[in-house]
Amino acid sequence: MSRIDQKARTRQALLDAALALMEHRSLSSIGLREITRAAGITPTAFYRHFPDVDSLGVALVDQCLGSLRGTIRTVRDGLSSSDEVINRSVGILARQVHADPEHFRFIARERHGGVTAVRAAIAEQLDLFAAELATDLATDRLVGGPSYDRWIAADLRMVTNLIVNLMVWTTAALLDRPAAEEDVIDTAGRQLRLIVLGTRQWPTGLA
Amino acid sequence: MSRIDQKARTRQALLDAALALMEHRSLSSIGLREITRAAGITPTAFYRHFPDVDSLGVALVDQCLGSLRGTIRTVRDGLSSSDEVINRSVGILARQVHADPEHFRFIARERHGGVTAVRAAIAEQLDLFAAELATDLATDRLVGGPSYDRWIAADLRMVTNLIVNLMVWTTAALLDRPAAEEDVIDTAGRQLRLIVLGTRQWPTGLA
DNA sequence: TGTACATCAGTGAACGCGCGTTCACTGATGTAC
DNA sequence: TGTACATCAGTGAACGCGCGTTCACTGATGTAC
Repeated sequence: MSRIDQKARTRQALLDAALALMEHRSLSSIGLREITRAAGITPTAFYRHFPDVDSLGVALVDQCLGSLRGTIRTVRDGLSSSDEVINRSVGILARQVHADPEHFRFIARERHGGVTAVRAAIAEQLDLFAAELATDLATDRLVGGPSYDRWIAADLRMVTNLIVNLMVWTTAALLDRPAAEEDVIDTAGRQLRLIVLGTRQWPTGLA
Repeated sequence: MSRIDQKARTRQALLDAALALMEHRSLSSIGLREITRAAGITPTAFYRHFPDVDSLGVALVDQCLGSLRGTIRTVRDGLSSSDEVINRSVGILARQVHADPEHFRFIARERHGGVTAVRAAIAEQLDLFAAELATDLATDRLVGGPSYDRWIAADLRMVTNLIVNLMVWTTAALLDRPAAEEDVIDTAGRQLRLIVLGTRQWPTGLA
């Protein structure tokens, strides 16, 4: 195996190990030696890949949310009618969370966590999510829903921001209370429907 | 000074010290010795007050959210018309966050953080917030707004849950991006208005 | 009120331990000719 | 193709340090008589 491939493999082992260690704890409480131990290399070798644990955290954000962004985009492209989008999207989120709990947990846990660089990286990626969703809504890519093509950009972003935040919070709830999964999905679905209802008479309608 | 008073004082010094240390880091990365050093007592004396740092965290939740609950209730009782409630409530939140950034930061940071007991305690308190807000809406205590007195309980809770969550992440945004404060407040206000608009035609209105 | 004893918040020394980082190194992979 | 040299991911010993926890203690506050 080439040296480049081997290095990439070890790097990935470090990322995977860190992610696994974060099931019950947050990034800032995990040690460099803990990670290398779990990855099966010596502590010293860590420095061949990252200058410190925080930097590994930033790399983790890019990897997690980068891949999730692709997944969700694919899923969204496969949906059609408005009803379907709203009723199924939360269920789809739940399925994705089940398929890849570690990535989702990492994002939910570190979003407002203690490591500044990680928080900034997550904010950036979530912003991209919201921007993409806004574009999709504006270009009517989600066939059958309310028409957003005449909305001003700021209002659209305000709505998609709210939706993205709702999804992140729902993710955290799904992971934290697996026994109440049905309830969480139901509530999130109704909250999403409420928001869509609100957009129907935006921006008028309030005294 | 009585022994009881002195003990209470030291306990409070520990809580304050921990809160201050959490400005840039999360609870699980803060050490017992760090806290006692900041509080001005020996590490050993910590055990006279808490069995470990996690327990101190739980006490911190009760103190922070207990007091905040009182504050917010007072503020809410002082409001009158619907317009005022919606337009001013986010501004009031911002003012409270300014007045007591440490408490708010603690809640936002540890809400989905690494310490299970702390997470559970925060969830419980936020649930109380949502329940109180639901009661207020149902009994029309917020004069002039849409009437919620005929709403079923589950729907009311769904709405107040969404609102509480919006407020928590608005808090996090205010603390994380102080330079964008005006923007954050404006966005949150519009999101809140959107939600209220949605309740106007709930539960009908979707194809 | 005064005295003798009990309580217990806070002390300070000591412990074993795992931490992050340094350093000179090894040996397989990659490259030049 | 074969040989001699360069690269560099990973090693292992060593370091000083702060950690959480234990223990026997001190001395001010509280209580009983």
